[in-house]
Amino acid sequence: MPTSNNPAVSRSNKNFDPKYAAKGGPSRGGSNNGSKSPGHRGYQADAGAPKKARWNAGERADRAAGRPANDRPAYGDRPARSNDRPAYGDRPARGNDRPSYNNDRPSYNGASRTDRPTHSNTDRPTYNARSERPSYNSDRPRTDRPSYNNDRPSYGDRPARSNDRPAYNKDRPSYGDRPARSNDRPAYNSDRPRTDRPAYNNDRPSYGDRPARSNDRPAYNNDRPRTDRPAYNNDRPSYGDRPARSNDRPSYGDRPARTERPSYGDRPERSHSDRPSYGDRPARTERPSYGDRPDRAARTERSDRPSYGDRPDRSHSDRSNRSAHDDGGHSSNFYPSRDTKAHFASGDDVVLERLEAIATTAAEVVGVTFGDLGLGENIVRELGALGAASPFPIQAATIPDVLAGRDVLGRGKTGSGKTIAFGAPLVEKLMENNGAKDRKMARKPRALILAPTRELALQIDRTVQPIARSVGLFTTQIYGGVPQYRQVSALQRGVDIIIGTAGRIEDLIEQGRLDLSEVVVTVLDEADYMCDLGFLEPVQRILRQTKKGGQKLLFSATLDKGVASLVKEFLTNPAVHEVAGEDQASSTIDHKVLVIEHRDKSAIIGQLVDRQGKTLIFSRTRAYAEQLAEQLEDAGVKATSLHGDLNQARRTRNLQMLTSGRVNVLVATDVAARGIHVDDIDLVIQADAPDEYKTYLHRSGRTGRAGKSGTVVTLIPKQRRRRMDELLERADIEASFMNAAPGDAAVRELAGL
DNA sequence: AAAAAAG
Repeated sequence: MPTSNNPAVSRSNKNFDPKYAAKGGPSRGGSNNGSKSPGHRGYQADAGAPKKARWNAGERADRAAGRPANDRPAYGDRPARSNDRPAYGDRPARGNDRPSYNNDRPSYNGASRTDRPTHSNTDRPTYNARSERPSYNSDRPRTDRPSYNNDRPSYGDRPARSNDRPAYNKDRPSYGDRPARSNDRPAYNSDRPRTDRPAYNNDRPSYGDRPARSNDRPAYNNDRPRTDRPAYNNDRPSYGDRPARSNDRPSYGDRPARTERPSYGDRPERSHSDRPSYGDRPARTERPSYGDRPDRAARTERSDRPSYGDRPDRSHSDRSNRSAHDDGGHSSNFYPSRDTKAHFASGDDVVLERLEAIATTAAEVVGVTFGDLGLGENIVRELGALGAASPFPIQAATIPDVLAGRDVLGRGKTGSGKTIAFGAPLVEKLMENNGAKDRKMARKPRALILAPTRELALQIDRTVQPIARSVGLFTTQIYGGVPQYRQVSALQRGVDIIIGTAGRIEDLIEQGRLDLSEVVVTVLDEADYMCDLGFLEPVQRILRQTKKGGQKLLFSATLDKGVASLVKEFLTNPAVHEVAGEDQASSTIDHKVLVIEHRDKSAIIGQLVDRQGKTLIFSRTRAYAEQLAEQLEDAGVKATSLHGDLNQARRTRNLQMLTSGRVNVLVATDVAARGIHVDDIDLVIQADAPDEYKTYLHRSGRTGRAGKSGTVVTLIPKQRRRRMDELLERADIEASFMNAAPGDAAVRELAGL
């Protein structure tokens, strides 16, 4: 095979092996493999088949032996296909595609495409030959898929599917089942569409479309099962992790709703409790310049500012108008914000350098509804379903401006409603510009949401996707660590909103598979982080790809002037919002610093985690995170790790292990510092002290959520004490320092929490 | 040092 093929093969193998091996390798062995991706499909039919056995020569041989009658029945379906094929008249198109396939499958091609009918009968021997295909399959995914993607466009129907699936995959546990589909799909589809999807549909309004798909798939399946899906399987193995997802989903309700929402209900409180720390930020980050800020009183003044003063009113008065209009339909004309715009324009005194912001308090938004803010009925309903009954301060502050088309800088702690603050109005705007009805295949994405980590991108999608679906728009995730074909095929089918990380997005752009030229709204979540060295340039390159004059929204819990360079190049007269922070005094987080001997570190950590609640441990390096997790496990503590040395499947799974409670301890690098939502983490241990106060704030923000109490313990050697003092001061956090050694009462007491 | 594309 060409070298290109080989690599491809190796990839696929990698995808499969690690996962399978890692997961159930020993216990389930081949069955796992089979069960996961190829397994489902072939698995049931083949039963004994280990992995892709079907395609494997071994299985083939078995089948060939027994099959004549047995397996083929399954294939018997194919005969049916032959019957169907007339219908496949459509395939010609495929045939077109396949040529490429053919390239891969010399023997297969000749027989299958033209002859297949006969194939089913006579050729199967060839099929046996296929048994050899195993390699074939492995090859294809890589070579063909690209072509597939190309083909899919033709799959007019699929577009929807692809769109859905991405989402499905992520969200839906059941998705895990699909792998099976690919194998079985012919039959499988018939079954599933009805059984599984209905459920899906139930969950997802927008999926109402799928039913059609299910119809289509049968045919579709016939063709693809062999070519494409195997590939799918390949990918999914990784999705094999999804099962974990499934875990998440249960949690699903949790994620968006639980983490954020609980907080939502609580929010006012949270904002108080959580913000204390964040509330401080503004001051912290900007302190120098913010020298002004300290005057929150000044903020009050700001609130008095003409422009701002108007807002609250707007929301009330204008909104009532809007809502009336909105009921009939959405149009940008409603936005009073335009009036607002004028006001803002006059209020250009907002100095970007200082990131002076309009502070919104919980009290200001009492009684305001999402509808008042200008969001449409469907979106409001979906938000309600998500648990966001009424807007939080950050949402009330930014939604009108986003709808008005302004560039926005928003400072709000993750979990404080930030995602909805940009996600909901973004969807609303896209809908205004181009209704769902006008959805066309292969349309270019019109919105982009960039996140610093894959986990965060996934989390954002979990919130934004349902909102988008509620109005018929589609989202897809574009991030690395997973096979790209599925992402590419989704793009080709056409999506409206892309949520992802910089690397893969740039990769796909370079490959010519992603075109951001129609992106009119771009969101940078954790924007300050995205401006860190190493992130800034990719982000700039990506932003330059988006439509000129497009709207830019920058959000972060620690938004500071670090984003100045982006603001200068890409934003025009941005509105800057933040939520008035409560004092630390109202924080529910207890900060402690243990001054220890370096050699005692692991022993002390071992004693600290010997407790009931969930503990998140931060380490500076991947290696130490891994080592510490292993060490704890050896000591009998259920622990796992999360860092960039793990493949995406493991990352996802390990995080879920903490979410689901299968482990109580997660040792992570700063990949988990931002945006990760796990309920009930009541202890955060910083095995290595952070270098930056913002890191401290983000790490500690993983606990003390929803008004619950939390403790942050930072371990430092005594020579670091001074630095730690300065960092805490910068973060405006008061912590208690104490010397500690293994077995100390203080340590036992902390564990007793 | 970590993260983000693979590898």
